Amino acid sequence: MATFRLARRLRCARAADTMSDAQLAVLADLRMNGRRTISTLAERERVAAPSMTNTINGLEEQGFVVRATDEDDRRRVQVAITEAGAEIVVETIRRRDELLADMLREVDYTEAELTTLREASALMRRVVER
Amino acid sequence: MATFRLARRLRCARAADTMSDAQLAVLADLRMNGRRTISTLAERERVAAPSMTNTINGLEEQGFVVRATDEDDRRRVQVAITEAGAEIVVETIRRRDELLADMLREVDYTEAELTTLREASALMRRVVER
DNA sequence: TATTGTTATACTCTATAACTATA
DNA sequence: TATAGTTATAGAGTATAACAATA
Repeated sequence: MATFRLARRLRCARAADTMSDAQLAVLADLRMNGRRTISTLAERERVAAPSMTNTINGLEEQGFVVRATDEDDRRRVQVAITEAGAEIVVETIRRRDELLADMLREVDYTEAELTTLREASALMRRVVER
Repeated sequence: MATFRLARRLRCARAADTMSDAQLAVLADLRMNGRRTISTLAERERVAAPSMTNTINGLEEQGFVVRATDEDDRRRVQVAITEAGAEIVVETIRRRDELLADMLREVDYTEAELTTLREASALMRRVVER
């Protein structure tokens, strides 16, 4: 329950309010992992291929990704993040970190409790990265 | 990032696949906090009033909540969870707990690490309950 | 013939605006 | 006149089905 509520609160903070959650998730993936095809992105985000086409169209219109036909297999479209796209991701993460920090400050945790949270954060990253 | 990914993974697990996330969130609120008016629910879920009317319609059709006019102020509609609704929430939480437990088992944490996670879970509940 | 991506179309969830009924 | 809720309508995001290009 805490996870769902925290996600909901943090989701409000983003760098560009023209960008949807779906777009942001793809951009974050591309930033970490380089270029990907439409199908791969669709599979990773667990959406149908036409939905991903739609998401990429939106990102492309805003200049956050570029499409390039794969020359080895001309059916494929390689999607790559632009510098502007990477900046948007960094800025969004910065704002969410800031919001979370504000939320944590309100509770007035002890230093020991903050240490527990930091450790747990690292542990949870290991879980979700599988 | 870990929060968003975990929420996404856990969201898949639910007791009734006819139930949306919005419906489930309302049901969980009603189960913990008793009956509420449409406006109060809308405010708590941070959606507009017509959206909440829509969400409650869906829950009512499935028999998970009942509407009752407030006799003190006949403009108000009090929404209460039914027994079937409460059961759905419990079952969904059970399935999500199970999924999370499976995910945690895959990582093979030490007992000390699991203790850190348990403590952090309690701490995060304090943050999001504000 | 199978696969990759796109287009066409429909459904759900959300919002704003306008309405009804109560206060 | 203000408030609680609903209805009407429109805009995202998603899905399935059908199609074009390529393998």
